[in-house]
Amino acid sequence: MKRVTMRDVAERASVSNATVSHVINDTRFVEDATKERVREAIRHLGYRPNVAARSLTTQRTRIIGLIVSDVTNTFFAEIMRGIEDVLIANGYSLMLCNTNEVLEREEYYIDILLRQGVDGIIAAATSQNWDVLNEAAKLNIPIVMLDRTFDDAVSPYVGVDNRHSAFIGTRHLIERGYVDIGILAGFQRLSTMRDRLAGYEDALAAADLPLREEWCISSPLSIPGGKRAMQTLMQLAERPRAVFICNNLLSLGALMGTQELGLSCPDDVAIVGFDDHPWAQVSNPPLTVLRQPTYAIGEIAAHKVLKALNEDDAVIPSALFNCQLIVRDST
Amino acid sequence: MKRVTMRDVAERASVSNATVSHVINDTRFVEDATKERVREAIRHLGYRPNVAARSLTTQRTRIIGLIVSDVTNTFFAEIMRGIEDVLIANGYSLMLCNTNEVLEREEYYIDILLRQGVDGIIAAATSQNWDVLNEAAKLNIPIVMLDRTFDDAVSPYVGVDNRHSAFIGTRHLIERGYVDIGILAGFQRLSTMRDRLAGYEDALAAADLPLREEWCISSPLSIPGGKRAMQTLMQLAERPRAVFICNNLLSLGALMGTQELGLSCPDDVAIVGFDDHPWAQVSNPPLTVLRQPTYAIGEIAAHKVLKALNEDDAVIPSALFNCQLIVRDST
DNA sequence: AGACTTCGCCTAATCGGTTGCGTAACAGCT
DNA sequence: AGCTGTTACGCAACCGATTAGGCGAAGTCT
Repeated sequence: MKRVTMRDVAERASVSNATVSHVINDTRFVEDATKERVREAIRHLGYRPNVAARSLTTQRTRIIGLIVSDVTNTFFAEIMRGIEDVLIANGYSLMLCNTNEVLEREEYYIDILLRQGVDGIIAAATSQNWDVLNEAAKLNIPIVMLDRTFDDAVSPYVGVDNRHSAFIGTRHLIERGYVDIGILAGFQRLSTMRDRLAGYEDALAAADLPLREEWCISSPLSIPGGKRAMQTLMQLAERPRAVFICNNLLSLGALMGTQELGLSCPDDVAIVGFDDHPWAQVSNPPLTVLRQPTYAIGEIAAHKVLKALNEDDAVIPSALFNCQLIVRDST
Repeated sequence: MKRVTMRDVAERASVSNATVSHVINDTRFVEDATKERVREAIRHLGYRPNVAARSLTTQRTRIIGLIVSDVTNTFFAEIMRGIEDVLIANGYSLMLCNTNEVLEREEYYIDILLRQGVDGIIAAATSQNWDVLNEAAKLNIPIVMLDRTFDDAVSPYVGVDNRHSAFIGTRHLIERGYVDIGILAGFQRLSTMRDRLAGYEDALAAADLPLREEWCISSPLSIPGGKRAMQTLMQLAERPRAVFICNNLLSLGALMGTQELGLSCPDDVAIVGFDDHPWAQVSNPPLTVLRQPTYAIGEIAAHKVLKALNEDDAVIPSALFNCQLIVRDST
C-alpha cells in the first residue's frame, strides 16, 4: 500500500502543505474550520508523519541512545524502565545499545548513534577512554554518564555514592563482629569498582583493621566470574570470614560457589552484596545488600538529558544517590 | 560545530555527490584513485552519513522495533540479547519498546514505530487485538510474534511449545507421586498462559486425575501477584500438595508466599516453575523448572524478520522450541 | 474612498542523501 | 577522418517534511 504523505492530506483538505504542517505541530494560527478539515483528512487517510523527513529539516530526531553493558542484569533493566518512562512521557524514543562490556562494540554503537542523529546519549560506559564519547561532545550532543564515570569526565554522572555505600556495607560487617573481611570486586577499569574498593578500605581503616591484598579479588562481572573468585578466596589457607561483594552477578556466583564447597552462609562466611534483586530475598540465605534506587536513577538520568536538550546552555550537575542497607540473613 | 555533509566530502575529493555515495555504498564502479581520494576526504573530515536523509530516499531505516512486555524480566532480557546480536551483525539497530503489559502503551508504541519507519517489528504482544498490528501488516512491514501469539495471527511465531512443555512439567510432578496438583497461571488473555493451562490439563487427564477449578488460579504476571495467588491457594481448606507455576515472576512470588506462611518446599508443597533464572538455583529450595532457550529464541526471531526483509515474498514459518526440564530440589 | 493592518493561507527553498539518465573522453576499428 | 563502444563519472529530480517570506482579501481608520 502506498504511503500516505503530507501532500495527500493537503489535497484532501484543499489546503497547502504548510497548513497541514502547522496544524500538526500547532506552530501557527489556523482557522478552526480549516484545522478540522485537515484533521479529518489525517484521520480518513490514516496519515502518519514521516519521522525521517521531519528530522532531516529540524535536525533533531527525538531519539535518545542508551548504552548499557548488560541488559540481562536486572540492575540495568530497572534503570532502563525509569529512563524509558520519562522519555516516553516527553515524546522521545529509546535506541538500545547493549555492549556486553565489550569496548569495540561500544565504539561501534556510538558511531551508529551519531549517524542516527540521536539527540542525546545516556551511557553506562565500559570505556575509560574519553575520546570515544568526545566525538559526541564535539557534535554538541548531551551525554549523561550512568552508573560509571571517569576522572576527567565533563558529562554529568547519575548514580550512587559508591565509596560511601561500600563503606556502609563493610562497616555493617564490622559491626556484626567480623574482622577478617575480604572483598570481591569487578575490574578496576570501572570507576564504580574503584570507588567501592576505596569505600571498603575506608571502613577497614576506620576500624583499624589491616588491609590484606590477597583478600581483594577482581573478576569479570559475571556469575561464573563471581563463583570462581569466591572459590579461590574460600580456598585460601587463611580465608576471610566475611566478604563484601561489589555487584549482584558476583553475589549470585559467590553464593553458588560457597554452596558447592559445602560452606554455609553466614556461619562459614558472611556476605554483603551490592545491588538488590528480587530473588535475593528468597535465596539461601536471603542476602544482606546495598540497594540502589535503580528506577529513580533512570528517571533522573533521562531528565538530565532532556534538560540539556531544552535549555541551551544549562550546566547539568551530577546526581548522587545513597544506597539503602537491607539486612537479611547472610550477615 | 557544523555538520559535515556529503557535499563537503565531494568538494574535497573534487568529485560529484553521486560518486561519494557510490563509494560509500559500493553501488557502482569507481576508479581506485578516485575511491581513495573520497575515502581520504571522509576520514579527514570525519564525515558520517546522515541516516535520516538516507532513509528518506531509500524508504528503509535499518531499524527493527522490539516490543516487550517487561524488560526487567530476565526472560525477555535474554531474548533481547539474542535479537540484538544478530541485528547488529547485519547492520540493523534496535528500537526498544517496553509496554509493561499495558495495552495503550503498546498501541502508542506501534504508532511510534510506524512513524519512525522501522523496517520490521518483533513483538511480545500483550494485545490479542490483531487490529493493532494489522496496520503494520498493511504497510507491508514484517512482524514476528515473540513468546505469545493469537489464534488468527498471520505472522510467524517464535517460542516454545507451551502446551507440551506444561504437560512435561505437570507430568513430572505426577511421576514424583503428587496427585493434588494446582496451577498458578497468568491471565488467560495471553496465548502462552492458555496453552500452559491446557498442557496442565492434558497431564492430569492422561493420569486420570480430576481437574479442580479452585486449584487453577490466574494472576497478574508479577511477583506480588504470584505471592498473593500462592497464598490464597495455600489457605484453601483443601489445598494442593504441588503447584505448577506458569512464569518466573510468579514462581518467585510464590516462593515468598510459602515462606511467609511458614510452609516448606517441597515438604508442604512442591513447585515446578516455568522459565529458568540464574537465581533459581540458589533459592531456598533450588527450583525445578522448565527452561526456555531464550537466547536462541531471540536469535531466530531476528533471523526471521531479516529474512522477510531480504526475500520479498518469503513465507516465514513459525519456530517452536522445546523446554528443558531441570530438576532441582523443589520437587 | 484610499491607505494601512490584520488575518489566513500559499509558494518555494531547504535538509542530506540516492539514483536514473546522460555525457565527456578516449580507444579501437575501418 | 569518422564511427562506434566503453569507461568513469556528473546532473538533477526526488524522498517528505519544515519554515521564511509573501500575498490576496477583509477589516479598520482617517
